[in-house]
Amino acid sequence: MTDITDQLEIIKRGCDELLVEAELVEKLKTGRPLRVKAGFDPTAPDLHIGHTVLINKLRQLQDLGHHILFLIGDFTGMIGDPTGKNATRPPLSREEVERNAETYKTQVFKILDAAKTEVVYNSTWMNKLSSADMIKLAASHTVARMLERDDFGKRYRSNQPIAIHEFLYPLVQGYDSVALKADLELGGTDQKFNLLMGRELQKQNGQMPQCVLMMPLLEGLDGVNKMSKSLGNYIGITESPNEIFGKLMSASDTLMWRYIELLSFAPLAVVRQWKTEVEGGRNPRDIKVGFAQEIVTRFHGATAAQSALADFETRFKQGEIPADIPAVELTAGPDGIAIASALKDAGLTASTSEALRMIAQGGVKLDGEKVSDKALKLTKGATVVAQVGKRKFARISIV
RNA sequence: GGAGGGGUUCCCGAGCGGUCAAAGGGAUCAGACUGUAAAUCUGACGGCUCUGCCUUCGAAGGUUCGAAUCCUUCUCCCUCCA
Repeated sequence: MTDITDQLEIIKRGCDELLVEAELVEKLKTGRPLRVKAGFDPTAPDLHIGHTVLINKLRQLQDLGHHILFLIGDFTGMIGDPTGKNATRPPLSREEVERNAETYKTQVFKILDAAKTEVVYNSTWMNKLSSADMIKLAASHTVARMLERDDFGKRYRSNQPIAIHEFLYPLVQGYDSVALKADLELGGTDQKFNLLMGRELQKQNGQMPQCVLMMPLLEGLDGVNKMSKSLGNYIGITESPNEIFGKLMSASDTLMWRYIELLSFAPLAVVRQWKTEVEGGRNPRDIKVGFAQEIVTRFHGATAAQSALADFETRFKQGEIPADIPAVELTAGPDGIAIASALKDAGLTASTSEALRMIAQGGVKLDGEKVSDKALKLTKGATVVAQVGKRKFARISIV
């Protein structure tokens, strides 16, 4: 096993906070594999690379020889982590949980080693608790203590409703740590309260409290807001190689370093080396390309990463048409079809107004030739490669 | 239960009878440039059969030559009081 100082450096890389470092050192000194817990909500199995920050950390711990407990919170899912929005969530059916869990696994095991990961469901032990056990669990903390949690406190002070069952969420999450005898739990910074609850409950149950490692929430491509699907600033891990590659390339030169710190498995020494080189005049683009390759390889394999790069080069560096583009057939009337409608029908623009705008701005090309005539018509039998902007292509045949 | 304030185009946010498809910012998109879908600059940014027409300002009615702007009802949200 790796030396403790080195382990700590890997564990702490990119982390926001580690509680309590001294305790973790003690646990590492024992030399036994630590039981590392991370919980996931079963309702949202569609992951973006922001979620993988945590999973990457699990992988690093796994590589250090620790035991990963991948917890699917099917029981807690019935409560829903209190956000103040959804008071009660309808419980997911067994089938839905299973389906979501499968999706999770296929996505997550692109990073984690499936053979070395233990997948657990908290309903396994929670369903065995009696009402009396539940009351006992609820008795372990006071309302005042619960109100220390930031969002509960805020809601309480501003007279927003808090349903009683919402208090159960942190308690159950904490109890999971007891049931699993966790040595270390990982979570986002927003999970601090819940993570600490595990420590409390473990102490009450005569266990060594778990250490807590909090990972930051990854910024989206805008570099400001948290990465989230609804903000549209995300990179989904099931997206195509070209999309992932391109989106990573669109990260600003500043944001790039943040992504590398949290998403790359390149050793810290190498990353430092890169920074020095860029300061010395090396084009940050080169680093970004290498990094984007690493990520695409992780989710789609090396071959896909190669062709994504090749595609990117031909398309943007040389302004050429990419290898495979969607083919569209459009039906035309006797005098053909107006260019604007054709672009819209081919799905290249959202509306004909937008198509006309694109033409006016010089963003439309047919077979590589810029279109300037808005009244242009495509005649029956014609086949052209239409391009809107730098990224949207279609091979349009008029029939 | 009572008293106020508010719902504007993807988001924030001006407008408060005509010159409003509606300021400004953000997001987005296009172009230029480039080292990249970085940065920067410029422009566009409801729809359509596009020098014109149609539909938008919480919903439905009404006043008016004319309403996002005034009136009525409804609806949702917020603040204060109980």
